[in-house]
Amino acid sequence: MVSKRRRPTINQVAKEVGVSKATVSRAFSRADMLSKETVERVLKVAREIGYVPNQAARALSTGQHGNIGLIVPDIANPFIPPLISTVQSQSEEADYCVFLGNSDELPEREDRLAKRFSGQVEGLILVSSRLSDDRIRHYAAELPVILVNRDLEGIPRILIDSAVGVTEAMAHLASLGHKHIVYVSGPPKSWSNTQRKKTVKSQGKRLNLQTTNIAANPPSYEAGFKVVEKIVASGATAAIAFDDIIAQGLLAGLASMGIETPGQFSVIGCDDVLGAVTYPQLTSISSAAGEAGRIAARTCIELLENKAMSDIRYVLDTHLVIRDTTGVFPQK
Amino acid sequence: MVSKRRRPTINQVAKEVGVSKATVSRAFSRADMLSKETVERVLKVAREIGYVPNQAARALSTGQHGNIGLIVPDIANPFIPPLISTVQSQSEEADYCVFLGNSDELPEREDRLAKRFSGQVEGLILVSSRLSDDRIRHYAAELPVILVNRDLEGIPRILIDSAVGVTEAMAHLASLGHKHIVYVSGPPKSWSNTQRKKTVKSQGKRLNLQTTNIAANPPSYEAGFKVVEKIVASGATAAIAFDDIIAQGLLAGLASMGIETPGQFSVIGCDDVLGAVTYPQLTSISSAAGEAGRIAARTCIELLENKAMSDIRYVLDTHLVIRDTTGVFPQK
DNA sequence: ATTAATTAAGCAAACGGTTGCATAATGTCA
DNA sequence: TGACATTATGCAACCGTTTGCTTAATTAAT
Repeated sequence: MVSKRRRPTINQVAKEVGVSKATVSRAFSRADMLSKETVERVLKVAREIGYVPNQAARALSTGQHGNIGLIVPDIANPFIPPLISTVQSQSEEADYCVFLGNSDELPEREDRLAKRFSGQVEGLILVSSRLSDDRIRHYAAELPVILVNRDLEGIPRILIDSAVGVTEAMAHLASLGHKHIVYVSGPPKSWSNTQRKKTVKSQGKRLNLQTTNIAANPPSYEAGFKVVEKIVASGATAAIAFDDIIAQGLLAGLASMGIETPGQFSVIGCDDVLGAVTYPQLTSISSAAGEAGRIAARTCIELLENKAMSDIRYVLDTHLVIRDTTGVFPQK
Repeated sequence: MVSKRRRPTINQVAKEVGVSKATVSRAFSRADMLSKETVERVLKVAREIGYVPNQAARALSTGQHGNIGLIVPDIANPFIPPLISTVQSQSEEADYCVFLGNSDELPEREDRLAKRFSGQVEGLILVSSRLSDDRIRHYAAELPVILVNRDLEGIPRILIDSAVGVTEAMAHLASLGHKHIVYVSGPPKSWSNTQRKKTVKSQGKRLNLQTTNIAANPPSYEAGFKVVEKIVASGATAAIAFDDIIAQGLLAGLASMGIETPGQFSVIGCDDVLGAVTYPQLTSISSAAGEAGRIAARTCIELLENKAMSDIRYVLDTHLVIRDTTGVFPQK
């Protein structure tokens, strides 16, 4: 049986110290209003009897919960954990706790989570939100909402701009002699995907290369594996995948067809989350997800602190990290 | 500027419907006490004016917050996300929100998180806790605590038992002809690591194989890479790594020394988190982290619901998944 | 020495729900 | 038809803080 041992309350501390509960309260939140000695006495007793301010009561009274909500589409996607991690540590520094939600890419689920969270958090960070513009604005009217990889005017947003990285990747492939490049696309509604696809196309035009778009749906290792046949049939000699997981699928698929990487075919991933912990090391477009998380959390906290809300739009650059899965074509 | 638009309260709904706030309250939490029509009228008005019960007030009144806390040592470790994911979805089903904390393997940080969480959650799930026995018991006295991969008597715990998987791995290597096997160990304080190390040793003895223990510290890809030299120098022909990331480091290190896998050296990982999304596919010991999360969450919720607390100790088996990084030695 | 300003602490009313007890209305049974 | 359950609702205390307003005590200014 769990003993229903109640936590000590502010009243007990007050009685023990011989002051009013207002004084105890202030010893914790407005110490500057009290004399040094009083604060010390209160804190000492509080420590002794194990008093910890009741968050719920505080939240009820102040309307502040000291939490921030973070909703991501898929924790299992290696792009996400570094982001969670930095949001977490930034929040902790500012003494906020993080509510985590996983939407599994389902808009309804994301909506449910947002609804549930909105009552107990100061701010909401939505990563690659699949919510409609309307719903996002609905929540943004209630509390600060920060978007990562979703571009919605008027809502603070952090965008990881693949354009630079993809441009570098295309140039890299062109310099290696490739003439036909496939973009293996991911979630159709994703802002990142759209942007990468567009950039591949435009850069192909500029560099005078043929480009083809082939979808890996749903975006996964298996989908990457399966789609290889189609890619090879297209006559392309290199591929840029929506993310590193699909890229790994491509590598496996190519190997299963007896096609060597990078000898006969080059592969570039996106996000650079697997590249450095995998062998052979994947050439990939680095996404600075951690950085995005850091900025999202900081923006959120700043917004909470000075309540000023301006139209914020951070754009983070990406860069190509060349490793071992891209090579010269045709092979000499 | 954020408009300080207050959410509608129970009183507004009550006034609008023409009932007491007690009735509104019951319409949401104890609908069975009211007549069907009353409940309907209340809910209708509530929906219209956008009333949502205030969690903080509810928590203050009932002492129930509707949250459960989850503290993990390192989100970036691929073993963790599937676990988070299942905890999350199980909790959601029972209408709990998840507080996530990342301790970065630091006991002090874990303690801070636990302290902060304990006031706003019903239950706490600690994964691979680095906390002292005392601290854990301290929290367990305040609220239900569930341990994953930590074996502490009297506290409900879910253990992923590597013994079976490691035993299978040793047998597999023995059958391939290997005579000297290295265990590449991870965090020294980790229960899992200790267990794996012990099993390698005992199985080595049983199968009449030489075994050596070499530490990769801190456990990482780089550490795995670096340690290869020592491993090769030991004369071993196969290695079992503490986790898949170290295993990948080993693969890279071996390749850099011109040693072929699995031709000249075999590698087995643990946790099986990278094996299936990586090429070449890693032979690994599957850990069922998701399953552990599911059981942890369910146990926690059950504990909360019927308050009965018995000494629970779940043990989950692991199994070897043979893929492409283990082979016959000596090569024919 | 008197008045004004400053500082430290207390009083009591919120904050928005829940819930034990009381009450009124309806139904049941002998 | 009176006594007794049963059902649906209201009343009001309580949960543990915060905070605007007061008061008392001390210091500064004239």
